[in-house]
Amino acid sequence: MVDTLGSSKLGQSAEDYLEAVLVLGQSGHVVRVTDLAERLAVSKPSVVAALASLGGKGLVKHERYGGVELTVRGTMLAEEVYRRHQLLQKFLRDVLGVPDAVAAKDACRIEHVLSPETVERLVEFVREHGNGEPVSLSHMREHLDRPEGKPKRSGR
Amino acid sequence: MVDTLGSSKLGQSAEDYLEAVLVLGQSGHVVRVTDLAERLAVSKPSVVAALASLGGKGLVKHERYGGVELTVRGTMLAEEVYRRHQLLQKFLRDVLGVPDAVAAKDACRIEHVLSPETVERLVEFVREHGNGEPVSLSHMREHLDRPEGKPKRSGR
DNA sequence: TAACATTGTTAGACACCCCTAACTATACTA
DNA sequence: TAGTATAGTTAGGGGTGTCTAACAATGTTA
Repeated sequence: MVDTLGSSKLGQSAEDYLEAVLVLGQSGHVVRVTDLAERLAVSKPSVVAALASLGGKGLVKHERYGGVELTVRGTMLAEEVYRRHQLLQKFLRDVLGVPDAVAAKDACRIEHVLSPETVERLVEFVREHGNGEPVSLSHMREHLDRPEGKPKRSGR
Repeated sequence: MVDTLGSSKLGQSAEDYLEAVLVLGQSGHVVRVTDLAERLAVSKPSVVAALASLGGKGLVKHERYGGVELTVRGTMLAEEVYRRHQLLQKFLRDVLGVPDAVAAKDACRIEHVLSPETVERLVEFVREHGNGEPVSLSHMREHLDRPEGKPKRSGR
């Protein structure tokens, strides 16, 4: 097995790193360890370690004290993750009507575990319902009455 | 903070164990390590370790070579997870039209990371759309034509 | 009750992912 | 160019969660 696109299972966080490199790279600037650390809210040593691992898998290039770049394979993988993320976020935001910040956060955490079937369904669903009203407005109004649904976790 | 219901963050798998104890216990039988190991597709030592951890958190009682029981707090937590799981699975299955087996698997993996806001939205969405046709039938039919969308990962 | 089968536990490893402290390299600036 | 500031790295840990191998307790049955 030569290990093409999706075969090497990347573990939760590896995909996050890949996606982050992709997104940061889109700004045109060189992607640095510090940028990644900040974006992922992680220490720089963690970034270095992750990059070493991804480098070993042929997904990123990272020269010492230099910039970070995605390889071709890394780019493909990253874009796949990124698309999934966008899809999910759009779904949560536009279809379910989840607040944007929450949608972003949840998308981050769900994007790695969706099976292809569910992704497909989601694609269609967004295509069809993505521009309508999120849920029903009558229900929305109910929520305006009570400040918080059930603030279990303190974390925002 | 005295650590009421949702405050102690339980880590991905802890919730799975809790939920499994709840479900297995509903059959009326004593819940054994072996049952849990089988249900969660995990080794028995893993179960024992997990139970020790959960025991330390006051969520389960497990006497050596004996049965496993949920404490009151454990039960509350487990039921919360279970409800979330059911909701998610119903959503995936009935609203999105994801095949049942996939819905179950994805629900398992997503249920731990949903924020309360998203859960609420999902509840409403299922309440409103849960009995209609999943996605649109026209699209469904497209899929019947091509056997697989894109079999990236070998897994289901 | 002795022997075997089943069930549960302990011990020891490994993978993943994260952290802090301390050090090194590079960049900036006076 | 010396000195400082910034960026990056290495070393050393910790927590979680999983596994296999080996051992211990319990249960079953002849």
